[in-house]
Order: sequence, then structure tokens, then C-alpha cells
Amino acid sequence: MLINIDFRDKRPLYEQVSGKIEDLILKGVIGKDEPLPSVRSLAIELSINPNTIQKAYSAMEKDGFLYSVSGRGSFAANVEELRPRKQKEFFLELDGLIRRAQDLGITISQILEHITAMQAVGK
Amino acid sequence: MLINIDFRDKRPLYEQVSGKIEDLILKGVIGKDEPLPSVRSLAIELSINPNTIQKAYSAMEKDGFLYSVSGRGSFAANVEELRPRKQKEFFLELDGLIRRAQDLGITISQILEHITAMQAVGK
Amino acid sequence: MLINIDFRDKRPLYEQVSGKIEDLILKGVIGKDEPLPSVRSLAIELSINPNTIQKAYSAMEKDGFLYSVSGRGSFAANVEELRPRKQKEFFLELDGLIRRAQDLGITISQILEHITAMQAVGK
Amino acid sequence: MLINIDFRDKRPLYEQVSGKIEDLILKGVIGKDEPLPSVRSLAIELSINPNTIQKAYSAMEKDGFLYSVSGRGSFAANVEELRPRKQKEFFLELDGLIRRAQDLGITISQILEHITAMQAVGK
DNA sequence: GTGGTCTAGACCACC
DNA sequence: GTGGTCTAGACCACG
Repeated sequence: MLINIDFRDKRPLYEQVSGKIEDLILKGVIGKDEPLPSVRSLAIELSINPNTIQKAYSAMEKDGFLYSVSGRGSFAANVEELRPRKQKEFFLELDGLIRRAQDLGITISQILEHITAMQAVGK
Repeated sequence: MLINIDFRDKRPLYEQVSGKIEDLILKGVIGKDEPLPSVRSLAIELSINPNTIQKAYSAMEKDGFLYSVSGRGSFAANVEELRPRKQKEFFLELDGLIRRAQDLGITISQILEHITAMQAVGK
Repeated sequence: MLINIDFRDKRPLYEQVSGKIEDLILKGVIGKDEPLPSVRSLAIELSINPNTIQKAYSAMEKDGFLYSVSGRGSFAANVEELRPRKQKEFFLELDGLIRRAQDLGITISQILEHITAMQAVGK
Repeated sequence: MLINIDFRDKRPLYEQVSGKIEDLILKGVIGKDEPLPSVRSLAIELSINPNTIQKAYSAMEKDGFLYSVSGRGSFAANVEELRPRKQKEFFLELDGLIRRAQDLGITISQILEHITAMQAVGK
């Protein structure tokens, strides 16, 4: 697994772990129905308490990122079904951010300009 | 003061308080050098312990939102000196958000479209 | 820990504590990523209230001297990243001091002489 | 009087006032035996409570910067008698500062260089 | 066990 | 009256 933990990060460990794995699933690095590492093996690899990994997996399952088959392990869910919800969440967050910008004296035009500039750079 | 505390909010109380007051200062509702409510009076008004309000005020002072004069009170700082920094912070946050969007399969064009749509509605 | 508190000192306790620990970190006595005493244990050792130690630690964290991981402990930051800023602060303070000296009728030559004398003594 | 008070300054008002006046005396702007403004007039000029000014004057008298003749007012002391003490204080402070510099990895040579550079600029 | 937040109540210097 | 510091004791999430 291409996961690295940052102990300086203020977020709880289990959230960091689940966040990283969710990214891998969303990016398609881990494909649909592909098996995830077992709780124990990942715990050893990251030298983290298994309880913490278990918590991360439970959170992801509740969030629909994976499904677990008792006795067989955990598997990545179908991303395509997840995307619309995540996209909706993204736009809500964007709306909030832009509303805040108004108070800072930033105009919509400036924001549009900034984003197109980003695009040009190929960021 | 137009502050209401949400006790169900998981953010710490002092952060809620400072956040609300920072907004008021950024929006100009509280003008430069205008006195803020005293630690004790605000504590009574919100029925929060004075120490908690003190913590919120200290944080805001370190962040440049206000200056406090022992024995006299606390006063709003000059927002204009604060804006550039806050705007930079905003754009950094925006950049992060947009980078995340790519992983979700959202194109820059879609984002630009969404924002111009917001603008049209006059939000 | 090699910390001793002077209760006659007019500086607040938390500042004395943070000052002493910052020195230890700057001098390298406490190395990068090395664990600091826990809030509670240091509180007991110095017979100071844990809240006061907590305040000292928080201040140091905001100042970049340490990073704390909730549930695990507090750890010394990388001093090398801190040095340049601290050095800049030093020279600013030096400038102020020397400017004051002029008003006292002390010439730059006298200052240079005094410092080289110090050096000779090996102080 | 050429005194301006900065309410953002963390030092108590009376200390700020005495500091400014001491500077004027040390610089010779206020000559030996020259009368200082009365407590009441200065209080009005700076719109500060007379008690605060009184406290500043008392501190300065205790420190030898002025002498007061009851019924006539306060007068600047002889600076020449004050200078040696103040100079000694300066060098002590300088010593402390330089000792601290060592911990930051700054060499004496660097300090000497910095000071001569200041001199060249005519700062 | 750890750091972090909060309350209640006290004391201080300053104005 | 004001801001600021400190103590004592409690509770929480995290690991």
C-alpha cells in the first residue's frame, strides 16, 4: 500500500488511514471488488494498533467505500456509484468557500480568473 | 452581540466564539478600534465560563484580529491590514479544493460553469 | 528534566516553563522528534497545575518548537527549520539595543571593543 | 511635549510615559534643572488619568531621573551622573543577548560583522 | 496512558 | 471596572 502516516497531522490516525484509502479507491488505483489488505497486515505495515485500522475500515464501510465479506476480507466498492454523492459534497463545500470569499472583498471575477490561471499552468 | 453558540457543534466553544467575532470584524460590523464586549460580560451573555472567552480573545489577538489593553478592554484591529493575508489563505484553500475535484472526475470547466451560475443567481 | 521554576520571577509560570524548554530544544539537548515529558508528569514534577503546563506547551506548538499528537504525547520539532527565524529575531533585537546605546553616548567602536573583549575571555 | 502613547503597547501606561520622558532627558532634549510639565497638564494633554502620570513621575524620581520641589514642580536631574549606570546596564543586557546568540549558532564574528555593516549604512 | 476543552472560583496589576 | 494568570477538578476522544 502506498500509504504514509503523518504523525504531526492533527486528525486522528484512523481518519488519516481511511482518507488515504478512500483517495486510492476514488482515483481507481484500487479497482472495484479488488481486495484490500487485511486489518492485521496493514496494522503491521504501518505499525499502528489494529484497533485503529479496524475503526478506519468500519468508517469506510459505513460510508460505502468498501464491503466486507466475513471470513474473506474487505473489498473496494463500485466507485461509479459513489462519485455523484462525493461530487455533490464538493460543490457544497465550494459554495461555502466562495460565500466566505465575498466577506474578504474577493469578487467572483477574481476567483474565475484565478482558476483559469491555475488551469493554464496545468496544475 | 449577535452571537449564538451551538452546543451540538463539535468544534470547541472558544473556536466558535472567535470564529463568529472574526466574521463580524472582517465584515466591518465591528469597525477599527471599536471596543469589543468585555471578557466577563460576554461570558455572562453567552453563559460560558470567562476562561473560555479569554481563550477565544487570546487566540484572536495572536491572529491579529484585535488588540487588548489590560485594564481597558479589547478593541478591533485594522481589518485592511489583515485582508491580504486572509485572501492568500483563501486562494490556497481554493487550490486544494480544486485539486481534490480532479480526483472526483470534475473538470475545471464544470467548476467555472458552476461558479458563474452562482453569480447569475446573485447568491 | 532540568527545569527549575523561580516563583519570585514576575514572568508568568507558563512563560518560564516554555522558555526553559525552548532553550533545551534550541541547544539540541532535546533532539528532533524526541518525546517531551507529558503534560501531567511535568505538572507533578514541578508541582504546577496541568493547565499551566498545557498553556506552555500550546504556546510552544504555535511557535513551532514542538508538535503534539493527541493521545500519544508531545515531540520536539526540527530545530534547523526554526533557526533562521530565530536568528533574524536576534539581529532585530540587537539593532534596537545598539540604537538605544547611541542615546547613552556609547559609540559603535566601544561596542565592538566590548564584544571582542568578551570573545578573548572565552565567555 | 513630544510624547505619543501607543495603546496597543503591552507595557502599562505609566511605564510608557516614564520611558518616553527618560529618553528625552537622556538625549538632552530636556536639560538639567529644566522644569517638567505638571502632572495635571500632562494628564490633560495625553488624556490619561492623573494618577497614572503621578505614578510615572514617582518612578522616575525613584530612579534618579528627576527631583521634585514641593509646591514648585518637578525638574530634570543631571544626566551626566546617570549615564554611567545606564551604560553599565546596557553592557549587561548586551552580554546576555550575545550569550543567547551562541545557542542559535551565531558566531561572534558574525555579530561584529553585522554591527560594522550597520555602522557603514549610517543607521 | 495521552493531549485538549471546559467550569468554577480565586488573585493580581492596571486604570 | 478591565485583561491576565493560576489552581482544582472534571470530562472527552484517541490509541
